[in-house]
Amino acid sequence: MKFEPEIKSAITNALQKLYSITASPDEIKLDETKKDFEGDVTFVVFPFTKSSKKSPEQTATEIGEYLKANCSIVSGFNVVKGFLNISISDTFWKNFFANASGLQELFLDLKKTYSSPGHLMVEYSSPNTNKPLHLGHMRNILLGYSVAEILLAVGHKVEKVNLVNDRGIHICKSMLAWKKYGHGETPQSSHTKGDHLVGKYYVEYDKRFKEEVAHFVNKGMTKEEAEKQAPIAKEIQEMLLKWEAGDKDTMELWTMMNGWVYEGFDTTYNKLAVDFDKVYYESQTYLLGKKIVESGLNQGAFFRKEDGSIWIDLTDVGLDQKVLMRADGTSVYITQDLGTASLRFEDYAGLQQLIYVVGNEQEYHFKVLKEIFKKLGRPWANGLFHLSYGMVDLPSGKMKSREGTVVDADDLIREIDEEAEMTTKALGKLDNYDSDEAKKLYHTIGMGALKYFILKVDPKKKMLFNPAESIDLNGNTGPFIQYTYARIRSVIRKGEAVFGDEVENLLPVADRKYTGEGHEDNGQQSLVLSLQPETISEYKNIIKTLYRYPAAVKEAAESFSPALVAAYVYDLAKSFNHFYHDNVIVDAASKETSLYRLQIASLTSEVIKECLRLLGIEAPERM
RNA sequence: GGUCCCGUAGCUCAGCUGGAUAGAGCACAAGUUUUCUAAACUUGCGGCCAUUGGUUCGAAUCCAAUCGGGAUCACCA
Repeated sequence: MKFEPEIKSAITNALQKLYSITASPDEIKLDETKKDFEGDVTFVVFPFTKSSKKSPEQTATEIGEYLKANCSIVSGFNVVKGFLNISISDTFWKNFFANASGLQELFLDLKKTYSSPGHLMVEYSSPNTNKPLHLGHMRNILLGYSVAEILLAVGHKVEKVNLVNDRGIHICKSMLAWKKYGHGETPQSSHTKGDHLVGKYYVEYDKRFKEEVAHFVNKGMTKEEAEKQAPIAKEIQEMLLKWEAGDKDTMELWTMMNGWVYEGFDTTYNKLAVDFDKVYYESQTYLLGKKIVESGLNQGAFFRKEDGSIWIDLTDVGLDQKVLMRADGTSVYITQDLGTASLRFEDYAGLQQLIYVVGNEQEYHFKVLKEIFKKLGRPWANGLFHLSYGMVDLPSGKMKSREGTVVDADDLIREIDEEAEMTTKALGKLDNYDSDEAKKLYHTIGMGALKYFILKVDPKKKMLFNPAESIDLNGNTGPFIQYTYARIRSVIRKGEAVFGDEVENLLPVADRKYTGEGHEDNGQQSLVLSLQPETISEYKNIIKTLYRYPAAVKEAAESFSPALVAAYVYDLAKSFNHFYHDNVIVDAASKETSLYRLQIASLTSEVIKECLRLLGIEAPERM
């Protein structure tokens, strides 16, 4: 299945035998041969020329000759300076392809990547219930979902969780504003999506607050003073205390308004086609957080200041002193995170890693969180991992929800769908689709564009989104890859029409159903072994690209980077398009050739489909 | 001020566990369809990899400094 281990061990032997150099196969580094040179893998001999006491060229040549003589999968080599370019035999590639097609469970199903898979939790989305989701959340949600799917694909046990920030001062703001100025408005009465309605009152609060502050400043107060004296700010503090005390009216208001928000969020999550195994609510974990703070205080890990607030001193690990609980006993952000993390490790015994998909602006917070648990001696403290991603910037700069410069998630989804619709209609390939089918397809394409656009960027890096330019549908985009898939499916349908059952028997892969549980085995056997072509030169590029698939997904899993899957599947689509351009598939010179090419097309389509699925993108049958 | 991240083509991004002539897409210019979907394919144009110094056989990649941009250091979340 893999040539690397064999080559590496052969090189190890060569070094030992030729130069008495002892190296372990792990120390041998192989690179993919650059496309300008002949060969498949390259071994750089420079590091070994000191010990070999020969020139780079001579060393490379001698090793190359050893490999050719002693390693059956090496068919040839060439030497450029200290670069030994090794050619892998056609037989290897033919066998690889035959096995990849016939033994999908070893290739398409990557669940056996690790001998002992992990048990991981991925937290993503994590919205506040005071405003609708925006572009920043979308990066979070798409990233979290995709990372979770990738980890699942390589065999880990994964819990996808959401953490709803449903309590705290910020939530009280929209509640207070609605109470004071809302006149009983509801999502039904104003035909507004619930999260948008609540968001409107969050903005309203901020507006009134600023007015009051400005009023006091005009009277000669400093800004800080005015912010403390503003009546509405005092009302907020009172409301939070009432909430924590379980005041009946406050709780009812809170329950009602949060209900509106959840309904709105669910609509958006459905449009994005993401899901969660479990939802945590901070209102249900902050009390546990307080308990942890109190017991930490008793343990002596924390200390109390004169005003009654509780702190931790992290100066010994290079951080600052951090407040863990306010003087009035109400919890702060980190208090509830303490409770939530603890609860999760209680809920899931054996959980090894808790991956927080949270923006890089909170790096400090998560360092503190981890240090606190270390100080408390929690055995799982090192399993906390902050998957820190970069902010989404607009051409005008940072998105600010209070300044109205956010790109709303629902608006964006609608606009992209419309864009996809316009383009699709302009191409006019879907005459026989009814309106429901067509609408579904527009959404599939729109989401393909949006998700790919966001996920192809390295998570760690900040990214720029220009709403005015919308999103491309050509080039390195989701629809490009979806199109490649649709075109392959079209060819396969033609192949089935021409060759009938023979194609169906040839294509066991295409009939496999992907489910969350794994692949169903339909028991069909591949016939491809009897169809091996004389030469595979015209197939080599696509076969080599297919070969990289398991490694690409594994690397994406290890670096938590869907961008690597995106880059891989783009490469694969390009390779296939090249192949498609140069080779007639169904009407080839011989039936055997057609069937072989159909098999290549089929395997490619399956890998594309699976990669897209890992990115949360659907692969349409036509477009 | 302390800590952290970033700086690659006009634009958006790859490449960064050191390796050959730094890659894609968009944009721009030219071409490809009697043949399986042209949302495709081919070709061209475009680069002191922020700057300077160091490490070495070799640096976009590692180290240091400088310049430029961003984040964070809240009894906000």
